[in-house]
Amino acid sequence: MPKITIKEIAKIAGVSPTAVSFVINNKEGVSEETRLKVKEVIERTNFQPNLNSRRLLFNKSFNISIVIRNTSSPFDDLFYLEIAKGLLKKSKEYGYNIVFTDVTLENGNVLLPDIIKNEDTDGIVFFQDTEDIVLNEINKLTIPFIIADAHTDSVNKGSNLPPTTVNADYELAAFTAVSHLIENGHRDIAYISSSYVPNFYLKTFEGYKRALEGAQLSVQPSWIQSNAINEASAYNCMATILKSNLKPTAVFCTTDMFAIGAIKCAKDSGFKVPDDISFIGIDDIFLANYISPKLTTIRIDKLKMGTLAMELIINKIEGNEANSMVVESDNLVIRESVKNIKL
Amino acid sequence: MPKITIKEIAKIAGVSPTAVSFVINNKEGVSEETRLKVKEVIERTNFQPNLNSRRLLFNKSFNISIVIRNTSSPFDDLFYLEIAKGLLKKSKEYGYNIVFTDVTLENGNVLLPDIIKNEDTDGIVFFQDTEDIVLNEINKLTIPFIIADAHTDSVNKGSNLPPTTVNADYELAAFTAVSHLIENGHRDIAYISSSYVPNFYLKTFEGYKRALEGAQLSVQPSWIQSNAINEASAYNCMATILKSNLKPTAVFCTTDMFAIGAIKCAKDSGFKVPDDISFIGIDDIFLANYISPKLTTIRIDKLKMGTLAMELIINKIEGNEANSMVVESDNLVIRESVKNIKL
DNA sequence: ATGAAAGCGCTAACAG
DNA sequence: CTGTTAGCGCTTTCAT
Repeated sequence: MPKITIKEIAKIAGVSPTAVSFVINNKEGVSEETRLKVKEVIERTNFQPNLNSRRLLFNKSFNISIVIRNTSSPFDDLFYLEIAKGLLKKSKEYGYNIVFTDVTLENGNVLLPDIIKNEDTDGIVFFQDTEDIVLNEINKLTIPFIIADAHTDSVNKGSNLPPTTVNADYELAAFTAVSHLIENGHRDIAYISSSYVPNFYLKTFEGYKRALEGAQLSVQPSWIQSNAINEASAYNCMATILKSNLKPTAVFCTTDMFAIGAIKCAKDSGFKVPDDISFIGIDDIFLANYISPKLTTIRIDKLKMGTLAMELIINKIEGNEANSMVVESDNLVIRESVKNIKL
Repeated sequence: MPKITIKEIAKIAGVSPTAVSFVINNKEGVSEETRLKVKEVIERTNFQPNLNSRRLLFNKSFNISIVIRNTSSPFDDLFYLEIAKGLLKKSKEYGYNIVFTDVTLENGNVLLPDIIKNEDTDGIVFFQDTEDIVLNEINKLTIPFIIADAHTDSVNKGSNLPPTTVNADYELAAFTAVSHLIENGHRDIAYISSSYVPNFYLKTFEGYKRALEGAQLSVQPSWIQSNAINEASAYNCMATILKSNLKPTAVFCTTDMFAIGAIKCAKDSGFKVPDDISFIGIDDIFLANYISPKLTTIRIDKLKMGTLAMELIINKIEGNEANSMVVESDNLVIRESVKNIKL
């Protein structure tokens, strides 16, 4: 079926292709009469201008890619899934397609996906911390990018321009979480986090420390576990904590998935949650509501991170200012996993 | 930064653009000498042919869209999320972008997204049952499509060609689930399903019936609930069942999410699961492993559905044969939500 | 206000 | 085997 073109519309309306183009793009330079005539034909023939020719002409793909580490695809990670949802929702307003892809590192070499190598994308949204070597590779290509949930401020320290980011304030989130434990009478509070992303570890640890210091609490070294990268490894972290002579009454986990793994371990070891040990997380992924006991956590507005990310990348693409943003990070969601032991 | 073109490569290599084009596309018609020379220049300059010009030339977008009802986006529905994952994984092999979009029905009118209206997609994968009016609208456009998890065989009965689909065999899944309950000594088995998608209801009910008949069991009318569309409504279905004078010892839910809602209701009403009432679902979404008790269910291989869907739509796009497929649907996953009451 | 013509980067038909 | 040329559908000068 031969798709109708602007030329044929012009012929039918008895005008030039230029006129039709002007009408489509609401430009000056055609008489009201012609405009109406052309509009009528477009309406009647159900004409849609061919996007591919505009792509070629403007050297623009109308694609925005989401680039994820292969370790944490939004399709495997509930946190990034929510961010993706926000981006997707917003993308429709701007007429861009969202394309999911990933970057891999193979013995020190950056493997970019075709869509980026071909510059078949107008902008890139990175999820999570992104290594400098990757960003350097991207910088060669002059494709605008932003980072959603970037933990590392050191990113791209070689360059003069720091990258634009949408972030949570994980120091504040950690502080809020631990403070809640303290308010509920806990004085022996363990910490499970990931040092895989150094700055995430640093930030959450700072918040943990600040809350402890404020209440003049001390900790056992074995309570500080930083080898969690997922549910299973968090389980192991918890097992180590439970081997301590002094056992904590509460555990602060820096993500909900860590908390889920740690709770599982505590239960498997015969502890009641929260009666014997309390747990608190960060993120408020939807799973938090389904486990038992329901997880008390700090809510990060992931949908908002997504919509903000979309706005930022659009600004960048269009050459406008795009300032880094931080979403609200002290929103405590009280459920069932923290026991008040003051009572 | 002016992107390098095929013309410039030609100039540098001292040949014609045609020669370069031939080399890029591995075509006959250039001497080995020229080929090597051109390859060297391409390598050295890091040249990537412009996809947009090919898009225009071939009238091909290299996009495949996933179209979902606005009621069940893969980003809200764990079942479709897995299918999307399979599609995405496979899409890289074929060099297509996957674009998520949706179709809405507004007082009887089909609202197609821009990407489809503009025919800016080479193929469409529909998720879940799709109304005839939608398919008719698509048929006008001559974009090839397939349906993943299509429940309705009546789809498009007006047309001479039935659409290509990837499906689960829900009758078999239901039969397998209910048979498992029967094997565990259950004789009073309730049913929670959705009549929102009529054929899904019909199929699962048939499987339920077949298993019951095989064991010569009878049911109370109030045990048959078909108004579930999500977790919350399944909760209500269960509440109705629990109002019966005769209470079932087991409940067969046609999706895991229904089971999750129903279990919640049973617990809230003071029943122990599975001690007082057993539950079984269909799907094996990842949540099934996180709730308590862990859900016994029938596993549908969603990832496989996704990869098959991708293969089918590619076949269709390339004009090859594409035959509907059914994935394995009798894979029982035994966890903790079914009690053996024979013992 | 209008239309002719050039050109975005590539491929394919054709001529040499 | 090689290069010239036309053209995919659109936008944008630039004459008229």
